[in-house]
Amino acid sequence: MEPRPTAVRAPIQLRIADDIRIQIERGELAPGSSLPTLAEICEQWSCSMNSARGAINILKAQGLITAGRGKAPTVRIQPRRVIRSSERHQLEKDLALKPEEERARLGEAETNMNMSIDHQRFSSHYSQVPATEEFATIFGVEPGETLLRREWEATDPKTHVRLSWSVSHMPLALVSGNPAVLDERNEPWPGGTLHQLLTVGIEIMTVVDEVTARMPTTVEAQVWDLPDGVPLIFCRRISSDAAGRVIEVSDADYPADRTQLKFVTPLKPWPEHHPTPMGHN
Amino acid sequence: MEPRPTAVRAPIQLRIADDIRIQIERGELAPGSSLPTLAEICEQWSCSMNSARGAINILKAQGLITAGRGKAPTVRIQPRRVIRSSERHQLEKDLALKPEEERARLGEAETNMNMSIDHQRFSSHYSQVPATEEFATIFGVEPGETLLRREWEATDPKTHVRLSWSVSHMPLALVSGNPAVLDERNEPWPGGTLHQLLTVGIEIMTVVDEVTARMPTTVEAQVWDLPDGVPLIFCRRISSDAAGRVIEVSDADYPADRTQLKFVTPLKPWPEHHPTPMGHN
DNA sequence: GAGTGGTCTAGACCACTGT
DNA sequence: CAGTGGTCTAGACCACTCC
Repeated sequence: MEPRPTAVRAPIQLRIADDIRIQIERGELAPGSSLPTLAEICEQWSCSMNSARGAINILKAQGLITAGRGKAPTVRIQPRRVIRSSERHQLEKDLALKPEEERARLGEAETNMNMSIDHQRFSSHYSQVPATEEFATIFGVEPGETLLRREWEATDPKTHVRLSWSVSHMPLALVSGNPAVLDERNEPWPGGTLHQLLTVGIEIMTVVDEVTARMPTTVEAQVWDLPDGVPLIFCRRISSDAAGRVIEVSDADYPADRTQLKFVTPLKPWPEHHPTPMGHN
Repeated sequence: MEPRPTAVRAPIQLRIADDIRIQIERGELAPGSSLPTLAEICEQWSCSMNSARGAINILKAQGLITAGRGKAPTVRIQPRRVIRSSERHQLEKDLALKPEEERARLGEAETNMNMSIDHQRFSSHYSQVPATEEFATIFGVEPGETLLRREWEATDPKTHVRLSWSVSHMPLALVSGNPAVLDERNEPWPGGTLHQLLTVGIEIMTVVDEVTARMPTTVEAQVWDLPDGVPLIFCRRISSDAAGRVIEVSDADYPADRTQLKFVTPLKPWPEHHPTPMGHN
């Protein structure tokens, strides 16, 4: 209805959001600094308050800014990403052979490598559940067969914010030979699993990690204290023995803004006298 | 000090969004089926149009529904996730020793395993760029040293939608012994890298994948044709030789709703006579 | 053409942040 | 206290889908 710059046909929200995003990417708006207030945006782009809000919402959904009541939105400061390496799988296996006191010491310390034990509250919950279709297929058992379900969570004692979370399933029949496995008071951290399997004569030989990501639900965003626009990384770890039999399936969530998953793949060397196409080497 | 705002005082948008989300999770709203129209939401929850819109926007941001003009929003149908396995690293290394015609056949076929070559247009772009601080640190060279930058993209010929994308960096000095490496017309797909390295006497022995996720920007959402609420998975692959020298750094993006990354970790066996804590086995 | 969601405006009240 | 963003309402126009 009013003077149209006739520049483009893109919605005004998108134009504003893109303009600001470019300023952020160029460093003209440094992380931590404040964005223009809604009133200023209204004036600069000559639009209504709600359109300015729309632009802010787009940037929030892209994870670029944080906004709260009473103060101007700020360019998000990206937290350091904690590295979780697949080398941990081998470390945990090695640890399983160690005497109990060493397992307790290293195991707990390793559970969350970048935070002191004092600053997290650890809880676990064991239960027995019937196998869903999905798990039955993975384990190669009948649907409905009893699985041992073990859930672990670490939270910040002060803020009650979730720091780590995982749930593990394994066929109960595999571990029923050692009743201690069923008691969550024995080695109540995920790292103790391989030792407990050792007690029933099971050795994990292959670990497969399946990784993907999705947006959190409202409740997930709450318990993890996730800002807008931060995905959850979902990782399913499938452990098998030498015969290829699936022993354990472990599901874990990781907040993408604080997590980097690292996977190390050693390659087999080429045969000693391999072809050297151009005469090199 | 109540970390849960509970439903009592929660904004209407959130209450509506949660109610609908629960219906989706319970299966009362099947994937593909239509949600109530905005007018119906207004009436059922006795709120205004814009509040109903707000609820719809929340569900879109969580990736649960898709909405478009002219028809009611529908529960999102999750596409099948294409599996990209780390076993591919070894396959590519093996392939590098094969004769040229076999490389061409298998290499291209492998580039995108789940789609015929006829249904994707492949393009590559090679250039030489100075090393940023970040890359200089990774490669252990001086900032500003010349890197060979190679970018690959596959798009759908019909829709122009991006199907895959990656960019690779390596110190130019490492490969300058073979000028053919600099020509994008030679083996113009990522899988050919290890063969080209073979021609200059370099053998990759370790691959490290670093994985995280983030929300796409507006343009990224466009080129990938990403619906709202779908994260991008970001994967950096660092390839090193036997001496631990970093040879290549490859960055790739994957749409999280269509991608599952798979990493296989073989474990070293326990020593033959390991302790058997409880006398088993 | 009727119905729908996408965008936009104008204006109101509330919760929270600063001074 | 003033300023700010979060939420909400009422109403308008437009683009698109379906009949």
